[in-house]
Amino acid sequence: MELHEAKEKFTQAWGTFATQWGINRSMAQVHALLLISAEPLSTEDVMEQLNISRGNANMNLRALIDWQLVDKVLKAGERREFFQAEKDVWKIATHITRERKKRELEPMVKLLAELKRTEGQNAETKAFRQVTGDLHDLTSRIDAVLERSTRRDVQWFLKAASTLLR
Amino acid sequence: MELHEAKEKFTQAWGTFATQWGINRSMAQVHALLLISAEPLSTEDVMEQLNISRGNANMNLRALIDWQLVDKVLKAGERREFFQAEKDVWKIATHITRERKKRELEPMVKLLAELKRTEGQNAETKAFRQVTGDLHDLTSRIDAVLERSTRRDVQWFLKAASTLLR
DNA sequence: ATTATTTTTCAATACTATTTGAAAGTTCCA
DNA sequence: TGGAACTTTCAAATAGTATTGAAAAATAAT
Repeated sequence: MELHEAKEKFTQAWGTFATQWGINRSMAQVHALLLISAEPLSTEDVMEQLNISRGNANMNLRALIDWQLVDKVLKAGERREFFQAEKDVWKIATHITRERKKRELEPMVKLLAELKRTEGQNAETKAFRQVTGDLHDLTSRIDAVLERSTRRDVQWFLKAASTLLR
Repeated sequence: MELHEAKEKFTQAWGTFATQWGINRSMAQVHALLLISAEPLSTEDVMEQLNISRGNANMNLRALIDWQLVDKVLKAGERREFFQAEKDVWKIATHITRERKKRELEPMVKLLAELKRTEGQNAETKAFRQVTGDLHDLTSRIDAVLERSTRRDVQWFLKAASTLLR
């Protein structure tokens, strides 16, 4: 496959997968584009290569910076800002995980902690407490693991698991 | 908190979180409702309790059955179908994980395997191969772990990890 | 076979999220 | 200080998704 075609496929696919993950298509495409660009790109470059508007490009570049997936870089003698993606897949995974943990998992754990204390003695209430309690156990364990695990731990685990569980 | 209020909060919250995960609000709400119902519910029950249309209720009940999160149950002497959610949180997590792995992770791994073989010797192509290759390593490892890990493994891991990594 | 009940389908509609683009804002240089 | 270069904002337009509800299909009872 030729590079141009491969790049096209990659940004398209990344965009499509992202929508299934609750991340918007453009943000993912901008990310994909920066990921596979050897050099930092300007807003104009991004607009052109993905055929998106200035507003869209700007907004999603900011969002990616916010997620720590992209850095702003300044080129000597250039007034414009350039953007460069973090290329280390482990860091990418970590930043995405942290961000989602914060936005989605933590509020869920908090709510479940509250709901599992619903008072009452009838069968219905007991069933409710059971389910919310179980969910709380699971989600808070996942939360704890994500909170404490380091790059080394995860790498070790994935390596160990993928050989041992064979 | 009173049960009715707690149930309401739970279905609402489950619906909201779901949208962030690319699952539609109604499907998640139907799931939440069945999760916390002591008895199986009919389509009518679901429609009433969530204020949704027949078509919507029907479609999402089918989808949940497809995901193996809900079972159809027949009551003696009743013509209507009733629906009951799987209550075991581990099974729920497993079924959701399997389904998403199949729909999202596997196609991604497949695409990356192809892209990382893009030919060419210039810096740009090399950078492209590097990123897609790294992503392929990571995603296929995750895929392998999900494929092979059993309930026991995961429970063990979460327990061990949440104590050890403290 | 006819009728009553329940389930499924799907075109129309409503709703949500994303994107645009032009105007306003900022920064830097002459 | 004026103005060119660049960035940000945001109301309006568009695109994308979910929901409705009534009609059709399926199923079961008489």
